[in-house]
Amino acid sequence: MMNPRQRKILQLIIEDYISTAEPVASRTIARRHDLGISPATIRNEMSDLELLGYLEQPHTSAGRVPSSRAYRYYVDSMMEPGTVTAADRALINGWYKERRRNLDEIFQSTAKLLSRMTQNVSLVLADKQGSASFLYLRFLPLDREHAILCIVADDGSVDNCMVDIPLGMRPAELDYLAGKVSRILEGKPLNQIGDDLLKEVRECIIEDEMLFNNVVQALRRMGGRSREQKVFLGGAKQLLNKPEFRDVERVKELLGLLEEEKVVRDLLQIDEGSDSGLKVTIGTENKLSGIQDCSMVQATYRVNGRIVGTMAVLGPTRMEYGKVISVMDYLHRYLKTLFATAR
Amino acid sequence: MMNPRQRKILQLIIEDYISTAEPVASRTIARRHDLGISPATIRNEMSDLELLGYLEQPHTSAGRVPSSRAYRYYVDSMMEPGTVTAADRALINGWYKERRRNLDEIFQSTAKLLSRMTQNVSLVLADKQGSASFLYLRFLPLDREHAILCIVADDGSVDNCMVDIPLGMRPAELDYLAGKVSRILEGKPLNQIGDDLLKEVRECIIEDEMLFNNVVQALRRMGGRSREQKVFLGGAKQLLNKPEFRDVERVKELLGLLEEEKVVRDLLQIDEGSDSGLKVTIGTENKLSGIQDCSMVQATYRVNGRIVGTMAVLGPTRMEYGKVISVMDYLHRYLKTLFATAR
DNA sequence: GTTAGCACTCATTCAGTGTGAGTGCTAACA
DNA sequence: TGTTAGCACTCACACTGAATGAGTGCTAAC
Repeated sequence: MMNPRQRKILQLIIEDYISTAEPVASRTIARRHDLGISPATIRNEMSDLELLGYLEQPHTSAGRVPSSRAYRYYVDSMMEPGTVTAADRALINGWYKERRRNLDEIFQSTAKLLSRMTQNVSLVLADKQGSASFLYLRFLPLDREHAILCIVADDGSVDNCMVDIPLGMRPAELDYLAGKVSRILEGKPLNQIGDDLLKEVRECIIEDEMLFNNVVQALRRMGGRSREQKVFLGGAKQLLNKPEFRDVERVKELLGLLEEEKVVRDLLQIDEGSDSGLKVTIGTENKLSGIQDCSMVQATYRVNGRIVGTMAVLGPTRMEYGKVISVMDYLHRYLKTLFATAR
Repeated sequence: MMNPRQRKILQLIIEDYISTAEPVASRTIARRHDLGISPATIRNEMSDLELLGYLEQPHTSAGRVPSSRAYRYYVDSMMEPGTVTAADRALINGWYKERRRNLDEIFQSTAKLLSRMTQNVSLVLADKQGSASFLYLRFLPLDREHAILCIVADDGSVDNCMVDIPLGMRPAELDYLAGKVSRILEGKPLNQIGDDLLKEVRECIIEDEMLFNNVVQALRRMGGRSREQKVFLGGAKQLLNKPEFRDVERVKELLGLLEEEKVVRDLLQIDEGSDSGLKVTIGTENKLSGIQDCSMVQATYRVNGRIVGTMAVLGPTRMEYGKVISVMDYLHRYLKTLFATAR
C-alpha cells in the first residue's frame, strides 16, 4: 500500500515534525533532503499519504502533520533503535549511588531522572499490590514513654512509626511482646491481615489497650500502603517548553489530570498479561480523552515476577520516540539489576 | 500622613484588587461602595495615595494597583485577622489522621494541604539542621545475606537501609556488633560523626570490610540527611489559575526557580532570631528577584526550640492575606500540638 | 511518471481607526 | 476650603481590511 518512496517521505516528514513542531511542507522536504524529485512530486505523494491516513492537514495552506497512525507505523517499523549517549549512561550509573535508601526514594528520583533525560513529564507508579509479606515486628525503645515500632516485610521494606508505650515498660518486655505478635503474623501477606488475625494479636497485648491500637494502626497502615499505589510525578515544567503547550489552558488541563492520583493510576494500569517490554501508546490510542494528543512510553518493573512499579514518559505525540525508548529501555534494564542486587 | 478617608479608600482598592486582579478605577470604588463622595474626589485622594507610594498606575488610562508598600500597610495595620472556616478546620483535623507515618510524609502532605486550602503554591522545607543525635543502631535480619540497618536518633527519626551481611553471620553476632558500635556513637549529633569516630567504629567491625562500608555509608547518609533540607512543593498548578500567570513564560520562570531546591532553601532560610510567629514577605521585599511580584507567608516549626521545618505559601502579591494568614496560623498551631504529642 | 506553472486558500501580520475606560485639570459651587 | 461637574487627554484594546507569503491542488506539457 505504501511504496518505498512514500515510506521515505513519510519518515522525513515525521522526523522533521518531531524536531520542529511545524507542519511540514513539500518544499521543505525537497529543500532539506536531496530526494531528486521536485516539490510537486512530493506533494502528490503526500496527498496519497493523506488518503492512506498517515498525514493530516491543520488547514489548506499549511504543511502536513503526521497522524497517530503515522507515529505508530514509525515506531513499529521505521525507527532505528537509537543508542543511549555516554553522558546519559553516566548519569544513570551515578544517579542511584546516593539514592538507594528506600523504594520510595528510588521511585521519586527515578521520576526526576527520567524527565531530565527525556525532557518530558515522567510518571512513576510504585505499585505494591499484594507484594510483601509480614516478616516480624520489633520495638526500638526511645524513651520511657515512646518506642519506635518497626514492621519488617519479606521484601525488605520497613515501616516505622512512633508508638506510646505503657509507662516504664521494659525493653525486654517489649521484645517479648514483639516476638509473640510476630509469631502470629509471620508470613502473612501484609494486605491480608484481617480482623481474625488482629483478634489473636489483641490477646497478646491484652494488658495495654492503647499499645494494641497503635500496633493495629501501624499494621493497617502498612497493609493499606502495600495495596496503595503511590504516584510520583517528575518534571512538570518540561511541559511548558513544548510549543504544543504554549496555551496555559491546555497546560492547566493536563496538569490537573496528572495531579489526580486516581487518573494517573488508571492511566498506568498495568495489564497483567503484557510481557516485560516497553509499551508505547500513541495519541488517539490513549483511552483518556485529555491526553489524546500525547504519547506515552511505559515500562514495568518486576522483581521475581511480582510487579513492583511502572514508569512512564508522557509527552506530545511529537515525541522523540527513538531517544525516549532507548533511554527507558536502558534505565529499565539498569533498575532491574539494581532491584535484583538490592534484594 | 494618611487621613481616615484615604485609609478607607486604600483599603477598598486593595480588597477590590485582591478579588478582581483588575486595576481599580475611581468610578468603580464610587459605584461599588457608598462612600458619599464622587469619583472625582476619590481620584484626588488616589492621586495623593500615589504620591505617598501606596498606589501605582500600570499606564495613564488604567485604574490603580496597590504597591508592595500598600500591602505591607494593609497586612500590618488594616486587615482583620480573618477566621478559619469550619470546613477548613475539619479538613485539617481529618488530614493527618491517615498521614502520621513519618516526618517526610507529614511534610509532603502538609504541602498538599496548604496549597489546597490557600489556592496557592506551597513550599515546605524539612530542616533537620543539627537537630538529632545518634541513639543506637540495630540490625534487623532479613535473610542469610541481607539485614536492615536501623539507625535511631533521639528525636525518634529512623533511617533504614538494606545492607549486605557476611554470609551466615548470626543474628546474635549482629546484635553484638550493633551494641558495640552504638556505644561508641551514642549521644553524638548525627551531623558531627566524623572520621575519628568512624575510625573507632572500624575497629569494631574490622572483620568485615564490606559491612563496615555499608554502615559508614548509612551513617554518612543519615548525618548528611540530617543536615540536608528537604523541599516539598505543593500545588504548582495553582499558579496557572492566577491571571498574573497567564503568560507561559512567566510560569516557566517561576516554576524553574521553585524546582531548584537550592533556590527554595535560600528563600525559606529561617533567621534564627525570629520569634515563632508568621512572617510575611511582600513583593519587592523579597530578595530573590524572580519573585518580586509575589508574596510569601511563612511559618516555622520548632520542637523544644529546635527548628524542624518551615512552611510557606507563595502567591502573587495580590494574595488573600487574611485567609492565608489565618489558615497558616491555625495549621501552625495544630502541627505544633501534633509534633508535641508525637514526640 | 515527473514537473513547471498557476490559481486558489488561508493564517498571519500590520497599519489604521474607533471605542471606551481611565485620569488630571480647571472652574464653579457649597 | 473641600467637593464636584465637565472636559480634554491618554492609552490599551478590539476591529477592520489589505498585504503577505506559505502552502496546496490541478492541469498541461515534457
